[in-house]
Formats: sequence, C-alpha cells, structure tokens
Amino acid sequence: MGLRADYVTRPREWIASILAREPRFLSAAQIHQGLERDGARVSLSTVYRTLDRLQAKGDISARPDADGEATYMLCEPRHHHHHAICRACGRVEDVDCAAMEQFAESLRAHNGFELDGHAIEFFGKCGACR
Amino acid sequence: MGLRADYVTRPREWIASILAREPRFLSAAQIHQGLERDGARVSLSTVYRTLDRLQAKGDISARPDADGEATYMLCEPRHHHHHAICRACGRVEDVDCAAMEQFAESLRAHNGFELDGHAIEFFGKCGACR
DNA sequence: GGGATTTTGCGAATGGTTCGCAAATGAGGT
DNA sequence: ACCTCATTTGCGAACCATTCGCAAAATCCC
Repeated sequence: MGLRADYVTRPREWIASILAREPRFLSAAQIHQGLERDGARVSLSTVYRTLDRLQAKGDISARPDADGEATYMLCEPRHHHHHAICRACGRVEDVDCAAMEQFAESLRAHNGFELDGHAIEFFGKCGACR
Repeated sequence: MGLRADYVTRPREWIASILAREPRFLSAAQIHQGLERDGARVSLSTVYRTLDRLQAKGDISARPDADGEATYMLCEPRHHHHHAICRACGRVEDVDCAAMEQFAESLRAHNGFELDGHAIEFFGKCGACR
C-alpha cells in the first residue's frame, strides 16, 4: 500500500518536454497549444494540475504576465537570481544578484526598510533579436 | 457640442479619495469594499472603468498581485522609480533607481542584453511594521 | 432650467482557472 | 502477463475577476 505516489505518465512527460525546450514564460493555454501541435492530446485541466504540481516541487517558477495571466518556466527558484526578458521573443536569461547587496544596504539606511527579498525584471532585446 | 468631455462625478471623487489615502496597491474589489464602508454606493463596474481611466491618464500605476489579480495605486509611473512593498501591511515606499545604471552596464557587457527598461520589487518590513 | 453628452448601474457575457466524478492509466506484486 | 488498487486524466460544470450592452441618471454648459 504505497502512500504518496508519483506516477510517470505520458501527459507529464509531454508537458515537461515542452517546458524543457522553451526558455521563456508560457501560459497554460500556450503549453496546451504546443501539445496539440506535437500531436499530444492532453486536457487543459491536466496542464494546470501538472503545472501546480511542478511548482509545488520547486521545478518551475511562475509569474503573472502584464494581463494577470499565469505563466510558467522551467527554472529553479531555489537558488535566488533574476531574469532578463527579451521584449521581442520572450527569451529569459538568468542574472545573478551580486550587485543587489549594496543596493539593499542603502535602502535600509535611507528608508529604514528591512529587506528580506526582492524581484527584478529587465526588459530589452536579447543577443539573438538585436 | 463639446467633444472629449471629462465629467467630475461623485463616484470618481470617492474612488480618488480612497486611492489618495492608501499608500498601497488595492484591487478593484478592495476599493469597492472601502467605498461601501464609507457609505458610498458605487457599482463594481464603475470602479473598474474609473481605474482604467485613471491609468490611461497616467495618474495611477497597476500591477497584478501574486495571484494575478489586478491592483492599483496612486503613483505617477511617468517619473521612473521602484517600489519597496511591506510584506506585513502592503505599504509602498518609492525608491529611485540611481544604482541601477551600473548594473545595466554589466548586464550589457556580460550577457549582450540590450536593456531598455526594468522593474524591481523589494519585499520586507517597513519602519512602522518592524 | 433645458438639451446634448457622458457616466452609472445592472445583468449578462467572457475568459482564465478550479472542481467533482467516472473512466483510464501506472505501479507493484503474484 | 494478469490483478488489484491508488493515482491521474478528461469532461463538463462551477467559479471568479473583468468586460460589455443598454436604458436610466448625472453632469455640463448655455
């Protein structure tokens, strides 16, 4: 009687493979369309449930896009870093946050604000789109 | 025959007054609740329409919260700056972005990423909540 | 006050996301 | 390979934030 199972299913493999080859944030609908294009028939509900599961496992990070629609990308949120998002193609580049340290310090000094986290997004054009 | 009118109405004044006294991002529903608490009977549709209008005029800035729900705050997005958001009370402090310049430079050098904009959010506790 | 125009409120429509449940699938033992 | 059983899937309905259409009310300006 196994508790806490974790089945390997085709829908999950297909979804993972889409995420693995797209270095950008995708909505559930976009992933679903990608699956159809690949000939993989998976329900939208399953896409949502799989994304929730991957996020709970810490394998993907999620963020609402400008319209509030949830988007997801394969990227470990554990090791803290930031994203540079290409305005043209959406490609995401990881950026580490060494330079943030000193900025946090001045925030504390000038505003009395005790920092315990931060999120940054950069917009522009990546090398390929320039 | 006046084109492009811009009426001053009680619903708009009430909504503006709520925004004026809340230094934090509020959802349309929260603003609507605030209006009811003040005894101001305004429909949710009007709240949404007024917020859209204020945003178009550049008087408020909007951002989706973590759940993707749209939130709004009285704050001119024209003059570029960042926000420090208190995790406890939601109060927003403005932070200017002088320190960002050099960061942008190293981004361009190391990643070939042409920056044309960025957004930052800091989380923590403000002076009052510490 | 009167008349043209804008705004409001309401209820219905929309679109993304979640839920409930019966049918299908994967895991593990025999 | 087969059986059993827990997990997962698909479907449709439910849900919630947001938008729309339209008639009634409010505002502006003369």
